Amino acid sequence: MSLRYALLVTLLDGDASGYELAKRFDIRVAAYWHAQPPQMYAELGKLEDDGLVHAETVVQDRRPNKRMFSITEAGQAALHEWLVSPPRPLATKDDLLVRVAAVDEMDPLVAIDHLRRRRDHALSKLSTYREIEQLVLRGRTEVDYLHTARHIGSYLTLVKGIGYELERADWCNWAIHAIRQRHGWTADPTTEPQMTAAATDVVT
Amino acid sequence: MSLRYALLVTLLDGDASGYELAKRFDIRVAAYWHAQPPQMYAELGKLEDDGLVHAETVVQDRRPNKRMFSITEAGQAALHEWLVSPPRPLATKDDLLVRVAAVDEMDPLVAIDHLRRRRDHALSKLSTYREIEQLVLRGRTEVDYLHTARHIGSYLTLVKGIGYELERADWCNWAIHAIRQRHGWTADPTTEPQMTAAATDVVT
DNA sequence: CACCCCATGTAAAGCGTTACATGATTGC
DNA sequence: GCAATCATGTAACGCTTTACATGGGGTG
Repeated sequence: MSLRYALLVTLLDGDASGYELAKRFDIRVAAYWHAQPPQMYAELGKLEDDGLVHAETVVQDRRPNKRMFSITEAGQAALHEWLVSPPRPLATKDDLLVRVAAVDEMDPLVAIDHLRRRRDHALSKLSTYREIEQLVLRGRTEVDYLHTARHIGSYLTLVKGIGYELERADWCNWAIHAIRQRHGWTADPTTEPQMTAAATDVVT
Repeated sequence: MSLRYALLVTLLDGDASGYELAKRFDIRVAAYWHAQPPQMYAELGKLEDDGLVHAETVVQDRRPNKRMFSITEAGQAALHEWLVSPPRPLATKDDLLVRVAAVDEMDPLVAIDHLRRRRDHALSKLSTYREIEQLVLRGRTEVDYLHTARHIGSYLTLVKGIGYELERADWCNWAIHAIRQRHGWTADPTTEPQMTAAATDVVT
């Protein structure tokens, strides 16, 4: 039920086609929501049926035609109503953590390999988010930005993404280190816990 | 598809009924997986059909009868095979963050209220996890524990839960503060960002 | 020539939640 | 008396993923 509102919120950043919305989801929205294209197209169809978005077909020359979606007044009203409703408690599902819970049944090297990959993935997302942050701030300090920017919503979620991936990367490094210790292995500089930047960074 | 493995892993901690498994999920497993009882009972039925768990009906006197499940050898084999398979990239879905992304459309007081509740929820989970941590460590240092404990899997995931909730609480406080700044509001000691403990705490 | 980008969808299958049903026992 | 705990499930519904279908244009 929340996908529809995630789509409406994403449309606040500007009209878009289904394809463009899918791309926004991959980048800015990824930190808090995700959906496959077929689900988005289906939901956009329902939103149109319900009058919450308006669709305009744009005929293109060297590209397939597309349908540009925009949020309607009814859509804004529905969104406002939903915004004040209580968010449901978040329930995480992490495939890797299930495996880590059974680490005592595994070859430690396999466990470490899983953790390294996850850490590297987190670090790459982290650097993407940090690049976006620089683009958004354009040299302003945070305090300055919070006062002068037109919108702050996407910045708040961006910072959440940074904190989230940072915590993830740090935990992976810690877990790798813990597994090594358990097995009495000497430290390996390539996987040694390296504090990327403490969480204080997130709060500052 | 991962619920079955989450159940198998949870059974490694000892045989249990569906009801007991549901309780374990609420406490120790909550940091990385969740499922409603009907889904668990259904999945346990399938696991039994596939021979991965064995069910023994226990007739009780003053309580309804129950079915105690235990992991079979085939179950262990299936689990081991799955443990080495690559974990799928984690995809978060956070209802609250969708709302925060639209914070510019909201009454700031409503946004702050949402964030406070989420923070308090995170803090309460945090203190539960910390209590469990104390029980598990029983006065030992972490290094000592990692060498002497029978299993470390559930400890590793517990620490993840602590880091996760800590990061969440900190971000909520930061976001509340950011919204106040945006509106030029003076600090209110009841919601002022309070560093519960930096992420270095998680790594130490 | 192969591959990725653009662009939208259908159909089927799988995963997950909610409502409902049942009923004794224990603690406040 | 009321609520919570113990204990297991069915049925209906909704959400989400995956496989498939289509086809031109740009890049190495």
